[in-house]
Amino acid sequence: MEQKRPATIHQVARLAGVSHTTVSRYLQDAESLKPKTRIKVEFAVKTLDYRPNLVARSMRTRRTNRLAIVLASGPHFPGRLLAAATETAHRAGYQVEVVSVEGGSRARSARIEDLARSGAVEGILAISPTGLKSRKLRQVPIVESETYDDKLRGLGELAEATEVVEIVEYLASLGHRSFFHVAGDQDFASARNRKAVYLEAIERLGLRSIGVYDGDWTAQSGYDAIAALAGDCGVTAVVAANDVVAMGVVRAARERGWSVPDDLSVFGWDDEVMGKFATPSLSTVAVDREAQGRDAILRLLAEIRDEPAPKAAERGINRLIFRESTGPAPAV
Amino acid sequence: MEQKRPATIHQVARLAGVSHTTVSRYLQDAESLKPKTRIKVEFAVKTLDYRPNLVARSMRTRRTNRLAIVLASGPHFPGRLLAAATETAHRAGYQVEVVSVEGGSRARSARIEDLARSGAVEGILAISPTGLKSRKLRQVPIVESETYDDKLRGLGELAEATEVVEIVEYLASLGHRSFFHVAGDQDFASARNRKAVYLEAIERLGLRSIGVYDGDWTAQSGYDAIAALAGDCGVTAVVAANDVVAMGVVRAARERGWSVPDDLSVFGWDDEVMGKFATPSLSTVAVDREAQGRDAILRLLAEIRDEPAPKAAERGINRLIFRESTGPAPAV
DNA sequence: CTGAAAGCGCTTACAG
DNA sequence: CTGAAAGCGCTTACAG
Repeated sequence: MEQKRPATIHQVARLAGVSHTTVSRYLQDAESLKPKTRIKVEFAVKTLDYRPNLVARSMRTRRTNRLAIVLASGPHFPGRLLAAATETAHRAGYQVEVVSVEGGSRARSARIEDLARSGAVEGILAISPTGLKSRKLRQVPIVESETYDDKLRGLGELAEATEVVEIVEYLASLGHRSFFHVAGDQDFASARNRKAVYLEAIERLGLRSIGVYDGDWTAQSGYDAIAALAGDCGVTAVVAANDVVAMGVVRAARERGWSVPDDLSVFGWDDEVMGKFATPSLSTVAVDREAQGRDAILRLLAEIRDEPAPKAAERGINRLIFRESTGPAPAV
Repeated sequence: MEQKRPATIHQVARLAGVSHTTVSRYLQDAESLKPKTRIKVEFAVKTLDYRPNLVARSMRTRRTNRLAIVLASGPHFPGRLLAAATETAHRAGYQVEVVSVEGGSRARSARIEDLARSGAVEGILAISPTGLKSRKLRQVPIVESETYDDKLRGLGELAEATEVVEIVEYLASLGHRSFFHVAGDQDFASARNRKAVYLEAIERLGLRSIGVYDGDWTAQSGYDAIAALAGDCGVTAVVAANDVVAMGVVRAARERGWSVPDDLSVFGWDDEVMGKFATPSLSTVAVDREAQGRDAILRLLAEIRDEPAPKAAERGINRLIFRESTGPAPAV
């Protein structure tokens, strides 16, 4: 491939018959030039199709206009969140480097340390669990979406607590008394929180949980959880970690001859589009992943600018959707 | 947030009592130093927790070790492909910048032109359609995954042609004679190709297509396509653009009282996990998105290194999976 | 094996 | 309003 070297600011300056300082000034604020000069520079820039070398600019300004989003590599690529995060960043004038790291939380935090010192990014958002300790003395701000939950917990307010309680209460109001929970990967604060709140709600409402299956966010784990259940366990309602898991739960139930929702009610999480069109359509929690991605980036930007943390999106971005997979408890 | 300035190579040099040239040398090839010197530098690097400033290094070497992946912003974030692409890039020592661009293909190509000249990346992969013209005189190599199909077409070999033909033939072998296609967004070469091959196959095999619905890859478009069908159209087999669309197709069919697959067979594309666990489970094409992402990056790397294009993954990474959503045509 | 010097392409005080 | 100079933090010939 034939590769042309991009024009430099000096070449533009020469063609325009001015100093490169003036060209740089033109780039920053064209209005500050005398009209005649501006036109000459304008012409030279157009002619040479000049675009400033961003690496050189970064070097000089110590600003890269670049953020990194670090996540675990693997099949769980959080597309919607990432899309919103990158878009929010772009809108604020930042490019986003998506860094997927193989290995566990250790590998991720090591990578983050490197990134922080590389001078290549102005801030880092970690959306998979990391084991980072101190947030002091960092070269650049680091926001961890997963510790968000933990922080809220520290404040005595569990993230997503409301929704889990609402789910259990809703199912109880339909007459259900015997519950089962298929949990997500317990490395994730969100999975741990949902499980904890599920157990608390069951206890507080005087209901019965016949157990918790520690799954991994996959449909197969939902399927396996139900397949492993004793035939006479008496469960009538399942709270699944997410819609994909719920899909596995529903499938396994049907294969055991349990009708959903007549024999078993199933609640999902995420409002996946396929769950909406499935039969039965899945009751679920509509999670505003876009808002999550946006909020995370906004928090990061605030730290970068040394501004107070923006208030997170109003409570209630997560809303319950009741569909065909849940119904009245079967008559005993 | 307290921010510490990272140590520079000069500070390391001073602490070690050597020139910064020597420190740089240590970074490139520690073995080239005299053991005594090496130890001194090693100590200083550790003490100051020094990591070279990547921006400065890039500036000097004119290498950024960075690729950009440009795609349309929106809900269709191709997670699996991106995950594999970024991983392949990382393995080759490249960071990946994911650039989602709002607007159409015009906006995307403008963004790509900018990126190419910015000096910030060594290569660009476009995975959404762009309107780029000449590939000559580019500053950096650009690979467009969507023109891949077009190129193949140019070679007289249509991408994914085999699979579409196989689907139609399979359905015909089950006795189906009246077909319907819900196409994907026609901006995508893959959607255009599938549609074209569908029509060709129908024609060649002497079958009947009662029409093509130009959808947009969404479940809703699949739903609408079926809902709009005349009750006596006689269709017994639907080829859907992908599994999400197929899910909408199945749902709408059921709501019209058409049993799937007894009255209507539905074929999807993508082997989405939820489609596997749905009832009926979806017949589909298992697409190796990981291989696609990997191959695209490998092609880009080859161009960067001025090597011959690697041969794409063997044919047959796309394989048909027959599940419950397809069955024998209903008796007339 | 090591150091002094030049330079990558910009921006930003500082003069004029 | 414009230009000459310094410098961002590195790497790489070139000497020694």
